[in-house]
Amino acid sequence: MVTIKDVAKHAGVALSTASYALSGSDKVSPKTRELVLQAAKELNYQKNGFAMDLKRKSTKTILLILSDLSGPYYSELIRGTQEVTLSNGFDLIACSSVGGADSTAYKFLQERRVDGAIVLDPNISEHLLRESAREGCPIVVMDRYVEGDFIMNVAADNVQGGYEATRYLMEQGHRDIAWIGGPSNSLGSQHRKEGYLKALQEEGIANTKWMLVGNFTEEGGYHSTKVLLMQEERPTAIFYGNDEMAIGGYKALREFGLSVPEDVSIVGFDDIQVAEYLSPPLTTVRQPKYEMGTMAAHLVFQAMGGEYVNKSYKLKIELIERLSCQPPRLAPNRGKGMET
Amino acid sequence: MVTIKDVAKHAGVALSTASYALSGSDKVSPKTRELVLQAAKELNYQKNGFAMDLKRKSTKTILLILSDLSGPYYSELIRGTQEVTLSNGFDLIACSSVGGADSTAYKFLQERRVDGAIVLDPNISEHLLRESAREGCPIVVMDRYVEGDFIMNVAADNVQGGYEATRYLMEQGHRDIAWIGGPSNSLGSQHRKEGYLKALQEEGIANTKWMLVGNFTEEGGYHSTKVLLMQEERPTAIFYGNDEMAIGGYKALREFGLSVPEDVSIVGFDDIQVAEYLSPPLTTVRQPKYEMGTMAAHLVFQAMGGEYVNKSYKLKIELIERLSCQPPRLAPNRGKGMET
DNA sequence: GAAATTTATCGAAACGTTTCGATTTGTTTT
DNA sequence: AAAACAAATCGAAACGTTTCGATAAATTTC
Repeated sequence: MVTIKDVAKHAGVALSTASYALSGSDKVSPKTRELVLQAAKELNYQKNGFAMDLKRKSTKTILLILSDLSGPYYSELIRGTQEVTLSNGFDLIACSSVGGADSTAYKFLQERRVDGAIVLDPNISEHLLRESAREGCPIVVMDRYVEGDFIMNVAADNVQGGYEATRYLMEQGHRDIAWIGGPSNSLGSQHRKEGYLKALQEEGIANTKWMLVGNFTEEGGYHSTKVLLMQEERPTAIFYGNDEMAIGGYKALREFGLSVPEDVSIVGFDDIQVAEYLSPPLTTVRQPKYEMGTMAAHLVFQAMGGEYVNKSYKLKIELIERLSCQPPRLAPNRGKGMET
Repeated sequence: MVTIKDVAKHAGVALSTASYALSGSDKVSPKTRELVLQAAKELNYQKNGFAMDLKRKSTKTILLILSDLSGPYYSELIRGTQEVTLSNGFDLIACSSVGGADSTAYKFLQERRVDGAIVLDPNISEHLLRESAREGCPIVVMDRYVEGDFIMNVAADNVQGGYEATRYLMEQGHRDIAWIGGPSNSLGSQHRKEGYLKALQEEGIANTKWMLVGNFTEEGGYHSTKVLLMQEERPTAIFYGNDEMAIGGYKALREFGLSVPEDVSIVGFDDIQVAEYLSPPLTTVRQPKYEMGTMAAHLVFQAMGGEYVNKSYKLKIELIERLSCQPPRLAPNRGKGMET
């Protein structure tokens, strides 16, 4: 392995001079710089980043931790963080928590390999977050709430989202609105449900019949919907904790011979890419993902720069009207139990 | 910042002993180990990963470079690489090339910050790849072909894919089959086109009228399709270089009052998530993305271990039949120019 | 043309680890 | 109880950089 020492020797200068030359300092004369660069090229010298970081005590990279590197959900968010990160002259790397909750994240957070982090991943323990956040490595946590020094929170206003979606259905005349939520470790899902309940309450509706949990996956939505439809009475609308579950819902409804939105109106949450292409196109609640991403990144840099920032930010959410809802039939659509 | 030195002092042992204790060596007695661990906890000691890597000369992480961290395309692929990487006890991080072709990728490859890399990104220059690949950092390049020491290639058999898709259309009776390809820097797209041409040639069809390029985006597909439809004669089928362009194609066709598959049959490429939900569901060519991911990762580890591996691998591809194709009408469907 | 000043180069220390070989301590063998 | 051995601890050197302060060389000033 060729080091800067070799380069220096080959160029016939001192190690320190070689270092100056390679990092483009103006302390070195043009002609020796040339000499060194030439030597570096000839030896195919590659700088060792660690040694550099070790001296410099900063890495100029920030880490994005996602629960699943691959989900369709994250696209916009990543784009947002990326743009801000780059424009600050930093690099962005991403990792996920698959395979042992804290593993990779642990390595990068705890071993001080990054200068900041953005975490959208319920699997990362609060303990790790609190231990790792410090001056020189602020952390922004998304879609959950973690208190601690150098820890900030960014989330969509899920309560509002849940509330608006439910109100929207109620304004169309629905009163029997089911909720199929996400896993219980998702604060986002809990908040959406809160909004949902709040809207119902305002109208004096006390629904306890139609509240189920799924797991944010298509299968989960499918099964929960089936369970729902097997009951004696059926809702005229279903509000899903996310779009993927709504997709599963579509499937289940079709199997029961019910059509959307004639028999049942549907609202999802997230506005993933597919939502627009379903038939009927899915009415859903769009989170400002891009904005959340840029916001998170900005916060990291502000905190890094020692600026005072609030601990917690909530971003507004928007209802996307498509074709999966319509007013309910006048006579409530009562099921008669299992039909298949 | 508290270092191992502080821990050692606090525990009343030598620095080296502290190091042994912290890394769980059995050279140290249980009771001093306890002592050291205790001290570390009290001081909230966090190990410095760089210093460690610098000594150890390995990072135990491999890098995945994607052109766009966010595309829906990558999900399965990432999952594949991730599984293999983790099961080898390594960590996987991802970065993209957005914002200055080589920046982040450059930093990690060139500065020896990883022990291996998997690259699916046409923006990364061959030069960088060849310079960075070395013993101790093998690189697998996907969907293109790069020659060099410690560089291996994995790709789907795009020629085969293009060929089969085209044959499929021909077997249904189509003879006027258009091609709307991806950007010219995509080797994959080129190969698909090759397969397409080969299939046509076998039947003695010499199409030059209906070959356009898009840019792998929905808009690109939309515009190219419009251009296609404005021509005097119209194809009875269109083969798109990827699914996203096919989606744009659906839109354009609808605007022209043409329906899929009655008026025009459509085949896409990639089988992204949406494909299944379009109406009609899109017939497309599925790349074995998961397999490509695991393959790539395995290759990295084999090369790392000094095993001999082939330089290049091609994986078979599969046609997914859905409802966007049917035999053409008997009288070829001749357009009369622009109709709207 | 010598003194003062600037510019270019150098040597050495530091960054925080790991790890080798040497030393000390504790245990067993005779 | 001394000799032989094993186990535990220690000191110091490395890893490849950056950077400070010191020296040497080149330039300016009087």
